[in-house]
Amino acid sequence: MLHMNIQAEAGDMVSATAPREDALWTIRELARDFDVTARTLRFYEDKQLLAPKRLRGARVYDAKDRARLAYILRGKRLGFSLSDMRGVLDVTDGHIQSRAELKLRRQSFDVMIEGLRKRRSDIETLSKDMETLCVLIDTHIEKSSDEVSENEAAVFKHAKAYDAIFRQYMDEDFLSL
Amino acid sequence: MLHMNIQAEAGDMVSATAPREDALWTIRELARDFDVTARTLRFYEDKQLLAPKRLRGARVYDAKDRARLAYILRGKRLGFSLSDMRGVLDVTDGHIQSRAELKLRRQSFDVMIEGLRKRRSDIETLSKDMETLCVLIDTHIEKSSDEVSENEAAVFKHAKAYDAIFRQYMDEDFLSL
DNA sequence: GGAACCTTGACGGCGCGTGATTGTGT
DNA sequence: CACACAATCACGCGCCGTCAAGGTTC
Repeated sequence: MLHMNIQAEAGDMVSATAPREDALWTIRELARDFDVTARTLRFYEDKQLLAPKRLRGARVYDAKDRARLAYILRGKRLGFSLSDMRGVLDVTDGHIQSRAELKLRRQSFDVMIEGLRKRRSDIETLSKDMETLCVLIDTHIEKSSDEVSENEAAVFKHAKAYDAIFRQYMDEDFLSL
Repeated sequence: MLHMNIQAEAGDMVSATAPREDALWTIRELARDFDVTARTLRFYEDKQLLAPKRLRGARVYDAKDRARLAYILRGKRLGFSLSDMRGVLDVTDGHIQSRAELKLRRQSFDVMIEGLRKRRSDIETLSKDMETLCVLIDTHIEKSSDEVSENEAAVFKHAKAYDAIFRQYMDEDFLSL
């Protein structure tokens, strides 16, 4: 990453052209590849997130558009809004004129990075929970096939086990949130 | 975690009671602590995500409610919907009756876990990008204080650098998405 | 000349709340 | 009286889905 960056700074981007760098896609092809609808791509264009070339009116997406879309969807999957992502693209596109504005954006990026850090710990916590929960469910399913269905005692015991999951949050909640 | 689980299964949850286990909060206190509005808590209750006790009509939240809220907000920060989280709480609350339904939920949890795995890699990618971008901005800000503002060449060079960020997605996009 | 694409435009809807109002209890 | 809560209806924003009406190309 930094390596490519240095290349770019040196003006040396002529490196062996990546394969399919000049490939093109229609709106539906791109939509299919990224598992969104064509409507979504038009919507993103309306919101100034994409700006594909046109061929007799029809949208034509190139590799760079494709990369932008990947970037946008990545952010969206992490719960960032479209305007959040636009905030970044505005900068990378060089749409930011004043140094004051650029500094402001830079500030907001720090907020985003901080948000990413928090999400990272959220993911660890939630992953562990979900996996534990799945284990509980699996043992419950196995067990109850050997037991009378509607075994009150068994249900009660498992309810206690679920309680343990939440009990953990109480400590954590006071510490980290 | 599994340790506590085993305790629960053994019916041995009498362990040294955690501090403040019996603490209580009003709607506003809880809202303040979690940086949401009271309206939001009422909204969550409407959506069956919370069910605080009542004291002469007024909502009273206990440690368990608090833990639930922490759990819900954690999911929300990661882009899960409220109904996603309800899907989990339905199970941990023991609201799921039939084994068939439980198996279905179990399936959807695998999907959530897979989603978490993807988010994890999304975070790594996006974090690196944002940090690289911040470095680029910082050097740009430093530089341009020594240059004529509106230096076309400098802007152009930085645009190339940003290009490099996106160029990376092209490989990745074909492989991993 | 269908069929299968593409276009723009407008209306609708779901998720997730926000606000304004009115009422009740202390 | 002021205050904090309650309940309810309505409204708004983000993010699209879904027609409708029409233009190009195979």
